[in-house]
Amino acid sequence: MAVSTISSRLDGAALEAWRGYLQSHAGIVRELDADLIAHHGLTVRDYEVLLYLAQADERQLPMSALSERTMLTRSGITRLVDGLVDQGMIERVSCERDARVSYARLTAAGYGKLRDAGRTHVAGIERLFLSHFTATELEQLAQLLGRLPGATGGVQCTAGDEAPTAAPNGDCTVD
Amino acid sequence: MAVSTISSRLDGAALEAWRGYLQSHAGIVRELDADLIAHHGLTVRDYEVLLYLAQADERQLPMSALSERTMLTRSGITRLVDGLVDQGMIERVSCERDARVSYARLTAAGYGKLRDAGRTHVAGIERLFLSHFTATELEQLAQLLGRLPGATGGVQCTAGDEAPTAAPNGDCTVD
DNA sequence: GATGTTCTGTTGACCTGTCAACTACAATGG
DNA sequence: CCATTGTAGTTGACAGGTCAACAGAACATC
Repeated sequence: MAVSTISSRLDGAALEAWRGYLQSHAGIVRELDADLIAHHGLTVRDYEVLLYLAQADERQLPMSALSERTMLTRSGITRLVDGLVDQGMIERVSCERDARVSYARLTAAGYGKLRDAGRTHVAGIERLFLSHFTATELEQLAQLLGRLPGATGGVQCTAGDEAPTAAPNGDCTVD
Repeated sequence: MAVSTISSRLDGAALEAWRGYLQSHAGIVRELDADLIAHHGLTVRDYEVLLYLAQADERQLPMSALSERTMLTRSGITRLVDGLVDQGMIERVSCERDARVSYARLTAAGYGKLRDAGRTHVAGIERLFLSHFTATELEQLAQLLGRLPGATGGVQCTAGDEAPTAAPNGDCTVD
């Protein structure tokens, strides 16, 4: 059993690398999520959305911008934002110049929540990821992983991305 | 904006590493999934389950074993297996020695499908992941990622794992 | 302008997975 | 031998997301 026949290189170190990549990701993300939910009642997705808003001008973004950044569909974002509006972290604001768009704007409460949650989140990243490496190793990792599709200005951008500055997942706290 | 204040090390290379890790994973998994669905009508999860069965003795495993390996809940596995049974790739077999357990067993059709899909899948991994690195770099990656929680005999094993040999995600083809 | 096309956001129907409750069986201990 | 406790699997209700279809607004072009 296993891995030969077809795959030229999917053996030994290659297999280990791929396995490590998949498994570690599953474990880490799962735990980060559990942490955030337990301590702040937020999903990692919620957190991500709040963070994008916090980083945006006037702390607001059109729904479609959120949809691009999070890689959710527009309907997905509609529903996610619905939830955050119900919790009082976001409010909807209609756009004056284009009646089609409606902004999601971070409320003061949402901003506070985000800051609190940020501590937990960053501590989790530190504990589950960063703490396992030296500074040099982190540089190596950054260099290697940066080559992969999706990283650093990736492949999947379907529509006009207007935010080259964005931190589609990695940037982790506000202020 | 960004990252300071709280996080000691979440800057520069650390941030890049973390970002690259998250984003590349999202992109690669998404594309692998799309490939597999388009060419074979299988989810990556489906594929994973079929593969575990193919690697097991008699090509069968108790539901709970599948649940542990896939990191799905037992009910999740019940439903996933339901689907594969409907498609004729798996059959349910009750255990003689313990009437509580029911095995999921790979059918001949399922095994064939798995082999076909394996080609697509491995080609995808090669294209999206392996091809970006040299052999040496893959060794480095394996070494680094192997330290993370979840990789190589991880943290999350709730109950008695009986399969130290298992390839909880990485092993990618049969035979 | 009237018209056709494109874009934004929402909704309905559905899929996938979780959680909690339940059934059925096994194991343990008095 | 029976009572308790634990384990395997399924089910109902729901959360979270997708897809397809839509309405309303903006743009393009004649």
